[in-house]
Amino acid sequence: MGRSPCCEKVGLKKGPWTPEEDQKLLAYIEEHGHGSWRALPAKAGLQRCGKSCRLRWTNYLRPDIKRGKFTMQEEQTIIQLHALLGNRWSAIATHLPKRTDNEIKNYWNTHLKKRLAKMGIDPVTHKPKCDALGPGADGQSKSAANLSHMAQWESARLEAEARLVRESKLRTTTNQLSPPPPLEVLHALHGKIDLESPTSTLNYADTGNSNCTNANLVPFNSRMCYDDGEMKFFGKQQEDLLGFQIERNGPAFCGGDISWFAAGQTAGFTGLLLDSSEAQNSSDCCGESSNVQVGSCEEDGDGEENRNYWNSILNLVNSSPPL
DNA sequence: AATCTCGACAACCGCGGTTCA
DNA sequence: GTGAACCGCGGTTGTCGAGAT
Repeated sequence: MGRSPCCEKVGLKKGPWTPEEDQKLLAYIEEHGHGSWRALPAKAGLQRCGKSCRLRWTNYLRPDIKRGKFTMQEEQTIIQLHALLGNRWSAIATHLPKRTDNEIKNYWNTHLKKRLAKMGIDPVTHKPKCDALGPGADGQSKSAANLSHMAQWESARLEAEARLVRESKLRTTTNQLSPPPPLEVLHALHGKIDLESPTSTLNYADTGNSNCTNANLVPFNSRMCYDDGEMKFFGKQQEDLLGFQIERNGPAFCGGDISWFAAGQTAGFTGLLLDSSEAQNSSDCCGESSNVQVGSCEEDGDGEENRNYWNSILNLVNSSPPL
């Protein structure tokens, strides 16, 4: 089935918007709302296609947009969420009030990605590039796989949350019922939803640890499992190693290995990014050696910093996006 | 002063998902 | 159930200004 073009291209203006065009678009939307974007340009007297108008509105003219330099807090949020979600800019944008996905994407591509690369950190995996080298890389690549696993799981969870919120809002408008908070909704639905990870055979634990202990990540015996707002680790060894529990108010979670986590492999990158002196240390330690222990780049098992880092990510993810 | 290079950001393009007749 | 229209998203390109040569 062929798709028709979004608009008739002939005679339509392209390129940068003029102040007059902005004014027309603003005035029209303020008075009538945008309605159908396709029909808007003609009604507003603009020689633009609807798509162009929508983009201009959502990325620039909308009154609830904050412009200007990103704060350190915002940078930190972006980096952390990107580590978790990848290039899902719209999902990231839901956690940065008043910032558009386009703006975040541009900022990532022009600033943060380069800064990571400069420090020897792969901006895709958020891991030191030296991970790919040498005999020590094996365990770290497994760790990367588990980070990816976690990220995918969290990603799926975020999508489910967003969907449930949307559905709840829909029900609210039709039934005049207050929607439950998204995480509570998820709790309520645990028994119904199979939230199996998209890439593994790990099962979502709805009643506790039992499923987690049956998980089948052969090379690793350390498991983490969220349940009733608490992250639990399976294996005394790992608990001893970590020496803390992650604070969390969220749905039960089970899956993923944590040895990478305990090693501090990803922890502290944000701090490095935000502190150039630390960045130097990082690139040094990831330079020539092929047997780098990534944990040594940071704080050699400083559980406190790991905890803070991951708590901040999990808190970000758990906070309800401003839908 | 002219030209070149690069960074920053706005805007466009094409694809996929959703909605609706 | 089907296909067209619509919308949102992510990747890419275009434009502009600042600094370097």
